[in-house]
Amino acid sequence: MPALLAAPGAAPRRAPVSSIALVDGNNFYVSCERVFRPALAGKPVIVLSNNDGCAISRSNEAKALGVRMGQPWFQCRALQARGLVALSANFALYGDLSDRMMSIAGSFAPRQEVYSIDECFLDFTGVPGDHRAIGRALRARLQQWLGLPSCVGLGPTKTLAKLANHVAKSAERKPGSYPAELASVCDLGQLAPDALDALLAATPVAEVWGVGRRIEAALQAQGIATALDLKRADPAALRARFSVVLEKTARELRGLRCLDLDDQPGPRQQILVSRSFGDPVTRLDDLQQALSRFASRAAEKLRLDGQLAGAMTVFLRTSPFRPQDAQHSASITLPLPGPTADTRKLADTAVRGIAQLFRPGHRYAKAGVMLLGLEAAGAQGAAQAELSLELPEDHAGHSRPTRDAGRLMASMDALNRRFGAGTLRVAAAGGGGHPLRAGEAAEAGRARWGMRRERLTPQYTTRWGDRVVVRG
DNA sequence: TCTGGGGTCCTAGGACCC
DNA sequence: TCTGGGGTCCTAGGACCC
Repeated sequence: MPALLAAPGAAPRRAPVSSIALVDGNNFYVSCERVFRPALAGKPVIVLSNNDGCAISRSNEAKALGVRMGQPWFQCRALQARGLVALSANFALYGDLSDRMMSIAGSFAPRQEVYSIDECFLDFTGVPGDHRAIGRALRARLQQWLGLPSCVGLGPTKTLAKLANHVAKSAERKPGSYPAELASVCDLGQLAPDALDALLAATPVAEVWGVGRRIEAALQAQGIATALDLKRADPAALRARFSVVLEKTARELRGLRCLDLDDQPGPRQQILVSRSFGDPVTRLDDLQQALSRFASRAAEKLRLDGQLAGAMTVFLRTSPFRPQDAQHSASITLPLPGPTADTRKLADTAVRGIAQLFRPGHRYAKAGVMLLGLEAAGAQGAAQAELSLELPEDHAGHSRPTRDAGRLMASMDALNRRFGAGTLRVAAAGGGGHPLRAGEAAEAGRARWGMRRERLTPQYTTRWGDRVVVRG
């Protein structure tokens, strides 16, 4: 590869063109676990998805052992003999560390878009100084203040910043993949044009943000194999053959800004709560308990956002990984009785919906609820929101619109925050009904439809009893 | 035995209207 | 003989992301 950095003095020094940064935590969930368990440093560690289903975060050492992203745990379990440590996902911990990370990163730039739990874009447009140096300082602070490793990619567009981050990570983890001076913090805006193209030519098109498996295959079939090929492809042809999304991606690779930084995200458009079951579920009453809980959780999120839902989709499916089982996958969308955030109405709708979908004789693996038609509770004034929380009919058959319903929901949220999710819940939401049978789930102390989480670490930063105690 | 969860955006196609 | 056309809205499904 040719010399990548423009020779000093080769061009008049001007304001750097690169002005967008992507900050990304390295192996984020594993790194969060290591903050509180330093003994895990240098060891192959993975974090498992809900249900201890598959690997969703891997330390570099685990990657070196051959654990793939998304690989089922039962397929890599044998690697424990070679030192692999697997932990159940602890999202309360990751969410809290994420908040701290975003707060620190946001202090480095006038505009920030929090893109995911471990990533944010920063807009350095108009910020004087060497943006790469700022990136290094930010990276050092995340390491020092939080103990979290990260990489920073810089470029004139979001797509190039993402690519720069990929380069920074690869160069750091796999020496030789890219020039060493691009490791950890990489600014594509400081490369000479031909050097940038050489780097793009060395990058498979699948690494470009927005190019997934399907599109990669289709691009390959047309001879577009590298990021450089995509950059040089005809935008109009890309739009015709694929979509406006890919056209924008190609233009962004050319340095043309098509994607804005979204530092003021609008309200959510949907709320999804779904789970795979620890064991296959065959009974309607189990499904109804589960769906009632999912709807309750969705209602909490809804209220947290200050929103009301207009409709609910309920779905369930058997396991596609068990072709020997009878397969059934179905969904139904039900209107809600007016925009509402009332747990009881949502739970009731979910329970009715699942009853319509349920077919005896199937081993259900997963189910969920989705809330749609979301609107701000304040859109028509607080009074409307209160009304939408009206109590169900009383014994005399009268509907009783009242402020009490709103207070009830608020109290429920407060109690569940304080004493743990599910402490207070509606009657159909599990716990009642038939007794648990003796069996795996019962022994594990969970409902038959409950999750497996056998390797959970403490909620060090969000639960008082789990805090770290330092002995003097 | 054992395969996650939560989002967004775009497009195609149908319903409906004038 | 000859059976419109364009716009909007909604939904389902597919692609992507982390």
